[in-house]
Amino acid sequence: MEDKNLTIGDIAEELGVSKTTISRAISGKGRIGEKTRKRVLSYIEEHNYRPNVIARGLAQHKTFNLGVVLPGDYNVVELPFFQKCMLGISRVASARGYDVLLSMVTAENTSQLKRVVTNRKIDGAILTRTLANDKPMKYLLQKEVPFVVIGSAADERVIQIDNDHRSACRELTEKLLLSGIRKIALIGSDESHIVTGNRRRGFEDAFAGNGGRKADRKVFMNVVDDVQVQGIVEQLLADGTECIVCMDDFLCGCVLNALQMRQIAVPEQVQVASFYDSTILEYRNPSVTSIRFDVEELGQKACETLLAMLEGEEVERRTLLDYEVRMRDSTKQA
Amino acid sequence: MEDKNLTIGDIAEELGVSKTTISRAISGKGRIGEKTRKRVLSYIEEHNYRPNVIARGLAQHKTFNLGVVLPGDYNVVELPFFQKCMLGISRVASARGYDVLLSMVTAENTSQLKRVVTNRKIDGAILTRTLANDKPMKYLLQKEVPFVVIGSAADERVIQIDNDHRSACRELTEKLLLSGIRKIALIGSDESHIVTGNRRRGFEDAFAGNGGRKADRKVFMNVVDDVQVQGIVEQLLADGTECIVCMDDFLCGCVLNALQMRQIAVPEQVQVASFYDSTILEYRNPSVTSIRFDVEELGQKACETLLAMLEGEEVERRTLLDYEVRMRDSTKQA
DNA sequence: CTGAAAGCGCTTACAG
DNA sequence: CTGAAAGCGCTTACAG
Repeated sequence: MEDKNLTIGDIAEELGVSKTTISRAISGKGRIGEKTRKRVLSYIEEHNYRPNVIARGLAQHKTFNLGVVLPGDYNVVELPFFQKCMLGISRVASARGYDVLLSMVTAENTSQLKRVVTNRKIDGAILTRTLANDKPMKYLLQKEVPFVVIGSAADERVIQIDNDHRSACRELTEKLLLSGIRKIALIGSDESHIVTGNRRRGFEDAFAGNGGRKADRKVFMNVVDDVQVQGIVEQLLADGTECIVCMDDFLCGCVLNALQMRQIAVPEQVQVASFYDSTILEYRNPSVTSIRFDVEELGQKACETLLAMLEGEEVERRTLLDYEVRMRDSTKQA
Repeated sequence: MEDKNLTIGDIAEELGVSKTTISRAISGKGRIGEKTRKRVLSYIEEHNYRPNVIARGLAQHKTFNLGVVLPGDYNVVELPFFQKCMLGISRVASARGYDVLLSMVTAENTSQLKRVVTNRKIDGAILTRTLANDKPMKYLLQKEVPFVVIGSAADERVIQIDNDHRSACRELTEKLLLSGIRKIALIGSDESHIVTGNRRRGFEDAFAGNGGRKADRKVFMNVVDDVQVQGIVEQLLADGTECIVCMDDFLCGCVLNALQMRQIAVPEQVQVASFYDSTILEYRNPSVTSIRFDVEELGQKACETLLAMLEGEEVERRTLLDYEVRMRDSTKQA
């Protein structure tokens, strides 16, 4: 139907005006008569003309691409997080005329990100996870590529979009303490993830209040596999621990399995809670008390913030999104 | 350190040759003296020059971007599949100088894909899932965008990369029959997914041989949620079914839960197998008999095939990759 | 073997 | 309000 490769030049010729005029009609920049503008626009509409974004990009030194860097080595439990992030990001990106270029990086290999920036194929980037000593982050900082991170970072210069993990974990822990629990344990994962520190701090915060004074707490950090969890659970049971709080849902899954194998009833014999709420635990029986974050919103907000930066606006260094504590069947209600 | 925006023109001037020469030295196309070539190349090396891919693309009518379309509405269980696909794809893409542009589409909304193609931002596309009446597929076909699908499609014109699900399912089913099972059931999911049909056919194939003659089989299709599974399991248990085969791991998870709730021992009282092998079942106890596919290889192969097409090579309409049947603890060995 | 020139499809001072 | 011209950074016939 429509001419496959209509250009600004074709239209100019057809309408007997200059390419400049066509360009202005499209972009809306520069003075142009209302009549000519309408004429151009309706011609464009009718002939289904679409400007060549690549050419425009070349002229404007822009690509209209956003780089999203995804860890290539994440585990199954984290997957839904990245999926939802991506959904949020790609929605606002495409609504604003941008596309998403993917780079998968691992701790050792950040070459995909480097390609994309040295080839100047992106205008900015979004990091969907940050480690304590994050290579992609350093790289982008050094190359002066505008970027935001989803999560938190120590560096003052980086723009961060995160949920308020610390408050969330404090609030959940407080609720548990208020329900009368006096012997509680926290099992945490990799301390090189910034979020781990925040969650831990939130947990500790809860004991600063009155409720916590009398509570006995144990903390296990850098627990990464099923085997370790088995050992810890064993120990905690022997110890008469009333509630096991897990920093993430992978650990929580391990704990639940360990309890199940030992025929320990949840929440009757021991209560369980998680500092995250992935769909992976959704169908668990009993349902587990945890904290819910709107991850898609996180992605959206990150993308909006990046776009604002690209347009030269000032943005907050740190925006904290909300959360929701969900008491479920794995803990006893007060 | 290096000049941020070195161009081909700068180098030409610096070296006292023409831009043409620089271009030829880089691309390797066209006759050029060995000496000048070396001279140019070493200058480039030394000054860390990187050609502007966008500009090159404009001149060559290429983008060096591949569009990968991901369903925006997949469920948790399928996630690892897409993750591994992406890994395979993005590895070969970046090794060959291409980047990956992501489009998330749903059954109703394919606008992200459309943007990317009408904006001419990709040279070709990879579909990571196909439905029976696939919109993105039709669209790409109509727009004459080169593409490959991961999975199968009825249309003769589409290039497909898939595992040999049919053989795999036949082989697994045969093994089960050979172990002496005589009352077997298949629980299947959405028939609008092409792969579902292939798996079912493989299952049926197994009964064509001698082993199957005497076996009693039941098939349940279009089972999509936990509740349905509960009912079916109930019925199958009453019926004395010896083995329940699930078409995918979501269903398998549901079946295992249903059995667990009823305190039915696997494999002692009823055996269970799955036609897929996601990491989601990895930590299940007992481990479940299933079929393993190398999904990352699938992604790689798809990307290689697409790149071959873009270079004008002839490619196979259908390439089937291998599989591996894994007998585990959820079935009794013969 | 090498170069001048036109072209890819847009944008944007500058001039009128 | 409108246009001619130069430019974005490359490639590629064409000529020599």
